[in-house]
Amino acid sequence: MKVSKPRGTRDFLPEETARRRNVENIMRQVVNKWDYKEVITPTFENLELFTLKSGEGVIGELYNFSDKGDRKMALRPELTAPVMRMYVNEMQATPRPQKLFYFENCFRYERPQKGRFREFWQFGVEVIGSNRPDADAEIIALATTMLNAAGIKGDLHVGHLGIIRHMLKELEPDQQSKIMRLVDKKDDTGLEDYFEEINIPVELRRNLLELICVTGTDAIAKAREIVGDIEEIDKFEQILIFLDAYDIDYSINLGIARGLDYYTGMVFEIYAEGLGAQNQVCGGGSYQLIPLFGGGDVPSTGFGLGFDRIMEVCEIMPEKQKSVVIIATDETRTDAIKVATSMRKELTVYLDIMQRNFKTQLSHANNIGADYAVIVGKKEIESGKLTVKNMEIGDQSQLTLDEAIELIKNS
RNA sequence: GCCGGGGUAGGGUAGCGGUUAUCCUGUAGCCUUGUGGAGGCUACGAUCCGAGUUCGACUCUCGGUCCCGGCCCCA
Repeated sequence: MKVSKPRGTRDFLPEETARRRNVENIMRQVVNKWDYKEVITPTFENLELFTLKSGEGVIGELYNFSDKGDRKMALRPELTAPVMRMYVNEMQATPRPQKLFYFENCFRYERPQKGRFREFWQFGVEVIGSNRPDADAEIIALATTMLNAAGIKGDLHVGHLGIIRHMLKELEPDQQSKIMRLVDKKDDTGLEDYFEEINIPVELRRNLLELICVTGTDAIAKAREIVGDIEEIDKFEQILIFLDAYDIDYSINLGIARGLDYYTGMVFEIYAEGLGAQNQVCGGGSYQLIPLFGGGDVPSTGFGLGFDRIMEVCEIMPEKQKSVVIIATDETRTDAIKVATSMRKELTVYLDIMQRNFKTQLSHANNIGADYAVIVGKKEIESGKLTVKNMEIGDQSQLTLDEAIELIKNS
């Protein structure tokens, strides 16, 4: 092979492309029904957008470059930051909330493995301008509905950072961040070591360790026991009540921390089986990024779906459309073009462009799995009736153009 | 960044220090340009790249690269 594709990228052949588009369309139908509006942002952005959000450390995992004007750029590694940037740049005066979605490719300079590529697709949703439980619940419900529509059985875990943040509010901000990161990693020994290091009170220490293990149906009650009656728990409970109304199964998991500072409250993750180490197909939560990009105090909530991982476990196959091949002879090629043009108003029509002989055209029609062959030969032109052959059964009949279209459409 | 397994025609494969490199499949054409699926014939087509060892390397060694799986990371 002379030129290979770049590491971590993929070619999608026609069959796989059709599968992907089909599932994409299924998910688009869902977001359309929920009245979310699609947006498109640039494939590359100023590098600063991503370092502001995720720190200088991300540069190691970005496709970044300097352009010819010596500006520092990066291919987008995700779309939340670009969408928030877009909001700050040109949507701040729009009615709230904004319910937006996107489906785009993203780029990360990482080691490829199962379910992880250097170019990958994210289907994401962001609600901008509401911090109500209603918004959080809608986001989770939408994510779940989209996955269900794609035939994915996911395991939904919901948590709330407000509760753990409330417990930590007396600590220094950087101490809070550090603890959140350790919780996110489920690094219990690291956590204990750190508690020791910064010497936090024994009671807080015990409560924290207890809280991050809270799961199950009585999680809310247990959390109240540990932290007391606080507004964050009320909010979380309200989200769960709404989720019940949406009839959604979930597990409560207060150990989800999503170790990044801009997450503010509800957080959730959805896992699917059959994906090996990279089994998370969806992650989201409420967050606050707009001030970071120079906008006002506008809360947001959203999620991203890992489309490639979804495709890996999705078994939905696109419906095959009836395919029609026009068979012509050398003297009727121009007539064949006219017939094809007429039929294409209603059907998908394949026309020979190899000047194959009659027999080989039919053979080729068979090869490409045609459902019908429409013969446009001298006899047909003279009689004004086409010969329509059912390639599966092998029978054929003489029909007018309109009759032929009807027959094939209704088959 | 780390660990392991791999790389032979478009796809799937066999093999071996010296072979015309195996087989299946595919594609194109032909077996009267008015009837496909079978069959026959012909053509196309490969040892990932580089260095080393050797009289001789697809085969052994080293480096690179890419693929697969795992760790780390995961916005």
